[in-house]
Amino acid sequence: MVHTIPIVGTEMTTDYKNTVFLPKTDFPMRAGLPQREPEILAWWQEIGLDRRIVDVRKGREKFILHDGPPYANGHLHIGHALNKILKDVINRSQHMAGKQTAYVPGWDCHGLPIEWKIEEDYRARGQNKDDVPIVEFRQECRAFADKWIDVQRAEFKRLGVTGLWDRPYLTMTYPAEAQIARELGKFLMNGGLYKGARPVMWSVVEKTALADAEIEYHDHVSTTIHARFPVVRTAAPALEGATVVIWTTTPWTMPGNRAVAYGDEIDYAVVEVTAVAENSLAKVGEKLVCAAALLDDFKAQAKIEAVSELARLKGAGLAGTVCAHPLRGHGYDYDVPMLAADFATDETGTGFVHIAPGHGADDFELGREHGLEIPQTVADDGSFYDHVPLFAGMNVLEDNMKIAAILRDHGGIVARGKLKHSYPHSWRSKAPLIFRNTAQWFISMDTNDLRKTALQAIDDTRFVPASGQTRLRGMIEGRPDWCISRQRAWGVPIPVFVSKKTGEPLRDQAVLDRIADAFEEEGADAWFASPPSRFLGNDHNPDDFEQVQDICDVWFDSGSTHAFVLENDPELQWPASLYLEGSDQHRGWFHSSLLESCGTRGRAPYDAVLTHGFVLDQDGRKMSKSLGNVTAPQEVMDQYGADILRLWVVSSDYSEDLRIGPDIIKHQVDHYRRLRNTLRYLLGALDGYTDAETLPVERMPELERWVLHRIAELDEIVRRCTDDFDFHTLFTQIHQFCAVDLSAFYFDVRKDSLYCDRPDSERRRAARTVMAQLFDCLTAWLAPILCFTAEEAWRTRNTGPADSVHLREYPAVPAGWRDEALAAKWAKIRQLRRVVTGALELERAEKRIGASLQAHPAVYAGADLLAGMQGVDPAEVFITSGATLVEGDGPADAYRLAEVPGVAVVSALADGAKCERCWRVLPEVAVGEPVCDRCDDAVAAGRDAAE
RNA sequence: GGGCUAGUAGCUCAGUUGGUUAGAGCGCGCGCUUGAUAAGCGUGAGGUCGGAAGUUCAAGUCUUCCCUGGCCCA
Repeated sequence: MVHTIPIVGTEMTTDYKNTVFLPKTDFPMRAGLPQREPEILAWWQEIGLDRRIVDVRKGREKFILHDGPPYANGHLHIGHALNKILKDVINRSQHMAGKQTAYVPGWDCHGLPIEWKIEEDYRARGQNKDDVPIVEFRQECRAFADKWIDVQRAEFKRLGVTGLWDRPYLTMTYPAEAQIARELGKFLMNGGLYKGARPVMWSVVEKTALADAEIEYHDHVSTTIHARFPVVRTAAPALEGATVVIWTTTPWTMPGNRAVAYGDEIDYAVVEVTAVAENSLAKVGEKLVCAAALLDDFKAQAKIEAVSELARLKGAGLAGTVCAHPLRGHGYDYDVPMLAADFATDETGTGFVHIAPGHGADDFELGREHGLEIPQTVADDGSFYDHVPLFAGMNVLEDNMKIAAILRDHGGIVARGKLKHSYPHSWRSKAPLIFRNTAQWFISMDTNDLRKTALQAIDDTRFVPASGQTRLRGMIEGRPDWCISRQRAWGVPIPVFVSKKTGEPLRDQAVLDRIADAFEEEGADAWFASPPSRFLGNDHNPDDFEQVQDICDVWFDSGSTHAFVLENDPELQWPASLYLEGSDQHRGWFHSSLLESCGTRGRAPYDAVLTHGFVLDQDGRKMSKSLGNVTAPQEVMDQYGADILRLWVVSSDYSEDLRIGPDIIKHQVDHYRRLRNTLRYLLGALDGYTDAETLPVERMPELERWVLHRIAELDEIVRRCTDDFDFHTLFTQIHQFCAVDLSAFYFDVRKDSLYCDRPDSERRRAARTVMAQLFDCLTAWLAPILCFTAEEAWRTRNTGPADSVHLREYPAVPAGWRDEALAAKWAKIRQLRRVVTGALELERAEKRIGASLQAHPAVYAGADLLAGMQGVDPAEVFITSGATLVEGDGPADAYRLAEVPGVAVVSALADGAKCERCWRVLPEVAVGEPVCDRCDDAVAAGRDAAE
């Protein structure tokens, strides 16, 4: 370094600036992330960083985060960004902690949304889907998914997510389809898979069963009826000759009625009608039964003007009662038993629930418990079968008024009305849905003890946060058998043949193997493109079997990813270390993966499950286009950069819902600036630093040893937070360390030494040694979060051809750096310092000083506090030109802080003149002696070095 | 309507088994510095802890109800 030699003149002030070692770095203050990040990505691509990250830890303990596959349609939204960034921070931090990571991203490719999109395209062209060969249709779906996978991959990479992007997994690759078929085969062979009849949500427009995800709720106006069920036999004398009244919003389910449910604890009233309005369907003199709490409501609806109560009894008293169907004598002559059910309440209707086992989940379960018949009354287009008396051919959605009228004409109802309520509709056609009894394929929760196995597996899994455990457990405990069949085209076919004679599925491993082999080579299209004989082989006659045409629920696809991704891949491992998704996946992927794996392998496919919340706007509301409160990740990236988005992820508490919006992003920018400037200051301070300058810890001043102690503390926090996936604490601690300990204290105090001491002074060498450590630690600690900025900073000092911060580990911190006694001592020093800065602020307000270097405070304190200052230069710590420590209480008008008792400060101006080089005010500086002794020496040393 | 979950300063979050004037960082106001300068330092003002009632000597912390959100389910 060449310094100009100062000319010591008499009339002109000399410029000493060139002799001062100011921070010097190419690392710019302004990040320009939107431009810089793509450049860094390109360099990573160039050196094959994603691959190197895996290879550099070969042989180490593995940490395998198995990616939950996003659905391959549409651009990424902020929820995707949160999910993938969180995964990336976890992968990178585990990697930094020394584990071998290998992240294989995946996509979910089959399913209805893509199928719909292709159908829409057909319609736009005036084509009909049914006229297109299924294999051709499936090819178009495949191409559509492929297109979006490419789009999403590019968007994910832009977020800085490292992974094996050139070998992702897709649920539609041939090996995946083959393995999904094999997994289904396992359930077929072990008896878990069965063909059953069950009420499912059915769309009469699309003529298919719908999955939960395909259903949305809208308001719908239903015809309601109060129907009569005359008591035929009963053990309760009060019910003799009475009529039980039920209320329903689906009159069309009356032909399917087989029971009436009551609540054991509900109070029911038996009343005799004494007066009715003119147009009432109720009859004076008839005895009706209704929940006591709902009697007034019922009377109003049935236009009953007066009743006399004959009796009152608990629901339990109804046990054993048998009623007649409202249409007895017209083809509905069976008995209708009364059954206790906990879903009957006295909040709406009459406290009785009419049970149609083919038209409701509760109804089905209750019917099964009591061995009720499950009648088939409704065809797939929503019309009554011909065998249904009185109603044959009518439409269950359109003809409810007519159905109610027929019931009325036969004396079956007491009242008729209308109700607007929330009702299930098809996501796609928006048509109202019905519960309909259909033949579907199920995986039993109880055959092979699947439920029990799954519950045990939940107990054996680590949940972050812990509440996920109870949530998943509750769902598994209560769920019915898993309906896996769909009457659609884009998916993996259920690879089953059913015997025409027995109705039983064919269980032959050889057949299943042939199917899987064909899928492996040609994809699942082979199911539709090949003759059945290809799979049945020589042992079975194709004429004896029906080939199942249903495809498999996409949740089974994604529930099988562990099988075709993790198993048999030497770089990965089964089970996965972690599954990580949004909390909605308790019902989705965590759930389906658990059942699939427990049913085929007896345990969960994961050791741990992490859930994150949903992203809301900055007021805590759901984002929606209509509200105009959507934050798009692409926009944040274009305007601020991916590191800002990543900062947002770690500065939020992901275990709850997260908020984002313009104001919140602005705060992340502020946080970013602080971190970036901390790195920049270190880089500037370390200009020209080499290992030769390193000073051993034993020769360092206490201040430096205190910083090393803080590094050791942070190291422990960083490692613990990595283990706990607690990045919010990690980030908060690092940020506060940078802002409070470094910027506001250590850097500020050490500026004088760094800028003005001679380069070979031990104090300056100690500072630079510690700063080099700080730089190494901070870049490593921040690398999982600010993956671009940490790299940029690291590469400013480490310029090897493939020298990436992301190939490093968290630096090992010597145990000897920890020094609790020193930390306690410096905590007191900083308390003392607070009183001094407070006192100086008063001086500033009075315009007696500007810079703190103009001051020389006297600090009065007790002996114990002053002992803490032993070996420490108080002026250095206070950044004043001098300081005097006095044992004692201090004068009454001294400055004091209530929070720091026992300390008093009296401010005074420093004696002497301002050193033109270091700006301290010292007695030795005078006319003709413009610099202090220390600076004189430093300048001389610099002059010697230059010569 | 049911299950789970949340509501602490403008923002992001801490608040231990209920126990002294409820904390931090950022932001904001004011001031200093102009040798980290579209930076840095200091300092100050912000909260009836969603609301109401209750238990208790004592409640942000326990109970009940209500309000406002979120996820899942109906």
